[in-house]
Formats: sequence, C-alpha cells, structure tokens
Amino acid sequence: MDPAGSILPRAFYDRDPVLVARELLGKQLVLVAGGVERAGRIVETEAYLGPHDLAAHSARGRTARTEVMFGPPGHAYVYLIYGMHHCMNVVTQSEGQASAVLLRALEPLRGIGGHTRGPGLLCKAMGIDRACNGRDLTDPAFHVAHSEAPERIVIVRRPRIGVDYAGHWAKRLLRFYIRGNPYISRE
DNA sequence: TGCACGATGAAC
DNA sequence: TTCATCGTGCAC
Repeated sequence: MDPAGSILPRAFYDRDPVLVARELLGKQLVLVAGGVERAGRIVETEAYLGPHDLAAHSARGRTARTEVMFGPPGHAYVYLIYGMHHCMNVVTQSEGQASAVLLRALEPLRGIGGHTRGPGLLCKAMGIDRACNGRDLTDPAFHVAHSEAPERIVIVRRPRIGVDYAGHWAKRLLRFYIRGNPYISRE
C-alpha cells in the first residue's frame, strides 16, 4: 500500500526528461518481489530525449524492443545490454515522444545485497530484468517514491556514458548525479 | 538467414 | 585495454 501517498504519480513522468532526470535524484526506487522489499536512493541518472537524440534507442524508430519507450509515461523500459546486463529506464513525456531516463546508480537503503554503482549492477542488486519491461511504475510493488527525509543536494551535469557513437549528442550534458555521493558510477 | 554491435562490468 | 555473451536491427 501507499499510506503516505509517497508514490510518484504519472504526471511526474509526463514532463521533459531533463527535468525528470534531475528530480529523480534523491528519490527512492522500490521493488517488492517474493515478499522481499528492496529499495535504493537514486543518485545518478541520464536523460534520453527522443528519436532526434541519436544516443537514444528510439532514434532507430519504433521496434519491438523500443515499443515501451514510445508508450505512455511512468512505465519501466528494461533491456538486455552486452548480452549479460540489464538497464532500467523510466519512460517520460506523453505517448509517442519516446523519451526516457536511465537509472545509473543507487545508494542502498533496504534489502540491497550487491553493488549498485552502474546501470547493470543497479538492476542486478534490485532483481530487475526484462520481466519488468513495460511495468507501470505507479504500482505499489514497483515504483519511485518521494524521499523520506529530503535534503539539499547539489546536482552535477556531465556528458552521458558509453554513447560516443552519437556524434555531437555524446557531448550534451545529459547525465546528472548528486555531488559528493559515494555511490556514483564514475565522476 | 547471417552478422556486427552495443546506454556494461570485471579482469589483466 | 581486453573480453564475456546474446538480443536487435539491418544487410543480404
């Protein structure tokens, strides 16, 4: 349940991915599976702006894999990368915009075992795989919640990681992280 | 039907 | 810097 009304509403995601990427910092990613709750504080994100953004998967058009990205906001876009790691995004803006925010690192809060620095490790530690693809993030069992104890943070902007193939888009400052946080995947 | 290549992570 | 490992997307 969500007695405190802490689950972020769909309207939160129905906005510019840059805003969503910045505002997700400090919030909690929560997943309940098999009676076990896992939660972590989001400390690093990347924004993918849509089909015009050559670093975004949606730049290749609407395909079976990117279908979720083209769908309504507030859903999880999870895919397998390098044949062995999973990456999780939250879909942003209205249906058809195909923008999203990649979750790159978490600060462990509850039920987290392994490391959470980096998108692949984040998914592994949370137990997120392709079975989560397309899931509605207003679900009490899988959502992002407001911070329990909001604090002042300083946001650092950097180029996105691993998208050198995207030409000038690789230089855009679309990666965000909480300054000084020890769980950042890299500076 | 085949093939090159990742929004990564770990080892050397 | 190299490599593991396999689903996607696109060229034949």
